[in-house]
Amino acid sequence: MVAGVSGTPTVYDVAEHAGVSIATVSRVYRNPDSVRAQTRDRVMEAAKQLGYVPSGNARGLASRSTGVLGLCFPDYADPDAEESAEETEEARDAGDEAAMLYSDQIIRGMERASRRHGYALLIAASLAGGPESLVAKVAGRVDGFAVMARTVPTEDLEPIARRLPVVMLAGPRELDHLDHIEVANFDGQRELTRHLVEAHGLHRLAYVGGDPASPDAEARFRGFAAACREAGLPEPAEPALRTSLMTQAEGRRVTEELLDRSETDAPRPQAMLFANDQMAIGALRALERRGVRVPEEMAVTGFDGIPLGQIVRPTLTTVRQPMRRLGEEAVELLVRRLRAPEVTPASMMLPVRAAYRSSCGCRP
Amino acid sequence: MVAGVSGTPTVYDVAEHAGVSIATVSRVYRNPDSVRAQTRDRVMEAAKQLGYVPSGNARGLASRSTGVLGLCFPDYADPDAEESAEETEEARDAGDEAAMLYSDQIIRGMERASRRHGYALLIAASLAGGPESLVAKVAGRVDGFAVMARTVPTEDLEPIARRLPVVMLAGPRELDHLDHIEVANFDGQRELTRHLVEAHGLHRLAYVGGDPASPDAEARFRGFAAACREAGLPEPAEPALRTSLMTQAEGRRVTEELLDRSETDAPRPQAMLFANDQMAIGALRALERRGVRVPEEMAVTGFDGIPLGQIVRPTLTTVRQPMRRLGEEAVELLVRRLRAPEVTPASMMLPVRAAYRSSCGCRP
DNA sequence: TTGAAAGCGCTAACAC
DNA sequence: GTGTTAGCGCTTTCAA
Repeated sequence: MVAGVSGTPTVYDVAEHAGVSIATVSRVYRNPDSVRAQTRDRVMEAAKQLGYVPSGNARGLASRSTGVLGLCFPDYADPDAEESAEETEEARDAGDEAAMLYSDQIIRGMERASRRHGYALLIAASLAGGPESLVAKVAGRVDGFAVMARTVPTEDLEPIARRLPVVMLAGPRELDHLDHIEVANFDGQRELTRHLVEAHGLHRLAYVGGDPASPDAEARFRGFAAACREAGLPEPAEPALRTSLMTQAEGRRVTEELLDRSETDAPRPQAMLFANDQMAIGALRALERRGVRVPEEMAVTGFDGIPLGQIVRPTLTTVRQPMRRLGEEAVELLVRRLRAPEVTPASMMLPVRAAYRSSCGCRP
Repeated sequence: MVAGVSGTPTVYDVAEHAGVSIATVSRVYRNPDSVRAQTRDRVMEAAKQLGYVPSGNARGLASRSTGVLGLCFPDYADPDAEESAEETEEARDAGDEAAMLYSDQIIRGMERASRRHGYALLIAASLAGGPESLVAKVAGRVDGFAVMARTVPTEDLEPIARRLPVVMLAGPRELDHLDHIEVANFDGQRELTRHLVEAHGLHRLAYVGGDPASPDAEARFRGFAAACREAGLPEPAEPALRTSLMTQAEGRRVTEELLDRSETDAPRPQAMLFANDQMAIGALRALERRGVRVPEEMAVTGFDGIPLGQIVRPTLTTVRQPMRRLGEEAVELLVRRLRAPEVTPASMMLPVRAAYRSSCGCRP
């Protein structure tokens, strides 16, 4: 093959052009100091002239590593869905901010940490399976990757996790040889509940949970229940209400349901604690429409700390998940395991912190 | 090599296990229909048992394509910087929201569009050069990629752009064989300026620009100047003030400078138009501290539409850049060029829209 | 429909 | 310090 004639230049072209062997070209790129300066310059010059760019694939294949870490996250928006032309930009933004829930923050955290360790980041949102499933695609191109809970079927993950480092984020470990990182759902909800009781003197509390199959939502409820017990209040065995989707719409719906019920039945609760921010924000809207003042007549709290919580009025009291940190720690675990594949699987629990804002009465 | 004995299973292992040739295994993954159902099932079964995952590197090398698109974006935060333990979480968040300026939105846009076309997305923030520069790393692992303006030296980009599709985002084309997408900076600033004049009757306007080397900032200024001329106001040849970093701190600084100057000199302007939101938000803080009411005594506008603009009080009037769309269009251009490498370079200009909020007097 | 064999462009031993 | 030589794990003609 004559240098410069073919499509993209390779090490061979550069080597020929510079009058060295391909091994030397390779060295210049991998470990410049192992080559005499003069030789190195010749190679670099040739590479520049030819427009040579090393093939990541070839390097990866030969060296069995890619220099890339990965993330599989849930498909937060159907990319095929046509956006309704009727919603205003503002409204669309608000919705997006909410949807942006976790993923963006985690991506940012992982990107930063990856960069610090010299890795690039490959991201892909979950899609339905098949032999060419998402995970397989990601797994084949990275040195290790993180998976957000419930994005990938365990059976797809299992064979892959045997071959390269995988860390499970924000969920149960699923496979016992995985590293995994959780967030202190129990502690956070417990602290928030205690605050309502101790700082605001509330004692008729209604918890709105999610799908019983969601470990996060359940852990939060248990935190709530524990705080109730500790405060000498009746300890509920089940959330007062549940929604399965945990959306704003559902939050609004259950709130109206509760208000209707209270008019006839028992006294209305003094506070509603939601298993996530989205529902809580839906509730805020429902309460406003029904003329129930927040927080005077009803305190409202969420969980997650999504940006929208700071924009709504009243601003939402919540528990903030350290999502960026989750991403950063994920990378640290991956890097650690890459260096020492045999270390026993780690399990981290990241602390959370409550943000007391207007909807509980902490700010005007 | 005996199947199952070595580290990670390969096509050879699967083939042996299933009693077929490696070509057949390959076919099952690339084009299942070209293999008899019965054979296919045997292969799939073997693959599953062995925990076989195709190597993306090997596939890429053999097929000369990766199924991955890339993005190079500016390093929005130094990953090595220790976060000051003193700033509160709220403050840190606000800062982050601001910093999140473009990149996150573009990433989201690209991720969505990539997914729609069956690609994954590789992201990497810019880092200093060397033979192993960021671009080279990305370029070697993707089928095509987008570059945000001024993240990559033109000379690094040139050889790469000869070999694979590159689209330049939010900046001048730099290399004339690149596709590129810009945002209507001129139009947006012109519309916003006209609004201040026509809807609010303001006519003493001060424009705060950025680095003269920033094409965006300059185009915005020209839009401002054009609107002035069209309104019969004096047309400035230069911004009243400039900052080079365009940060909140700088916005605050120039605002105080202007207030100090006005006390002695000429009458104070009725409006300050900033070349970006960050500076405008800094200005809001400075004005508040100096007791200048916004918008009554001074209208303030930004440019970009960052989320923080909706959180600050008064909310910030601005021009919103369609960042997510930018990312989506970037992918469309890349995919198009991948399919037809010879089409002439495209140049898009995305429309923007002004968001009239409190800081110009449009909302209470 | 399936198999055999030749690379894809690089890295990594090992020689010199 | 530099060159030689095997592969890395797949895709892809070309035959059968």
